[in-house]
Amino acid sequence: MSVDFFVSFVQVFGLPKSIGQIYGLLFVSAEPLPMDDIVSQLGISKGSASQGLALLKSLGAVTSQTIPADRREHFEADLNVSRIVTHFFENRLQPRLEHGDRRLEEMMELARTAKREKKGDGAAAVLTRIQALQKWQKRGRNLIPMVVRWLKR
Amino acid sequence: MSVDFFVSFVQVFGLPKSIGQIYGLLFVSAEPLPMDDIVSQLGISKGSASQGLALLKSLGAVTSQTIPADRREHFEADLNVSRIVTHFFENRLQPRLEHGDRRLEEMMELARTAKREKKGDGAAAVLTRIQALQKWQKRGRNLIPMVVRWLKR
DNA sequence: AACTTCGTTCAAATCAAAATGAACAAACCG
DNA sequence: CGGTTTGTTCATTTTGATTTGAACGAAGTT
Repeated sequence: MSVDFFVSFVQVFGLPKSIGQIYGLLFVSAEPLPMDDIVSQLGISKGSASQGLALLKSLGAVTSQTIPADRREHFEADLNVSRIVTHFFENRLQPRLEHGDRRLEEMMELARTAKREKKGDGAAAVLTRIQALQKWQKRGRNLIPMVVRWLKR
Repeated sequence: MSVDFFVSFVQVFGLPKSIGQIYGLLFVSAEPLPMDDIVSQLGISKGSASQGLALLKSLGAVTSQTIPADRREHFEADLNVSRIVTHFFENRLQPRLEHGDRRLEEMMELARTAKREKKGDGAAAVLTRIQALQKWQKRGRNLIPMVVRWLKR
């Protein structure tokens, strides 16, 4: 099917398959579609469609339009693919890296105590390793805004 | 626990929890550990440990050492964290992007036929969208080697 | 050769994420 | 109002990924 491309794309970013299917269908469709078309064309449930569209709207990846003489919401793909990617970086990666900071600090503390108590050379080596990790952590955090900026133009 | 940091880290890259636990334990341990220590300290099964270590070795993220008068393999974390990240980019992202090329081409073909048949302006618009996608695809493929290079120093 | 220790493999169990669909709420229409 | 259409919610089911542990093989020891 022609939405396969989108399915595999969103999955790289940890989003469920149905999101890819819906976005793909809308991307490829010449005019905006109501929810029941999405349900019937993709063969997914009303629930999935509703939830999927809600997420895609929240990402700004689809928008809804009003069509004259039709009460139903009609959905359209926003061509701005970068929103999905940006969402991944900012909502999935960024928070984890930040949470990681605190935990690294805790590890550091543990290692320092261990070193003081055991005075082993091994413990000192561990301390050095953790410091190296912290550098990496910082490096990663710097990379993200760079990538996001690059994707945005 | 102090390996939490690593668990959450590897999960960003779609690797199982046990991988993070094992790598974390080795990272934090002052000297190389045999498999049964890993099993008992983390409370995971022999199977998990064996499989996890095999994967980590294949990534080059851990190495094994021989310790005199001990038959068992002893494992040590390779500090080179970038291997895990590089592995993610090269084995998980890259192939998908490449496979995507072919599927995009198929979509393009479908869209061209649709345009010829229906001659609708909608169909032409779809064609344009897909072309835009192809640009993005190329852009993404260029980004990866950049990131990898940046991470490697 | 029989026995132990170390490690791998793989079918089955477990667990978590996603999809389903029935029940519900809101908007519209006669 | 009663009836219909549209869309959301959420408890249950399904599905896929991870983990387990029993069985096995390889190597070492007596």
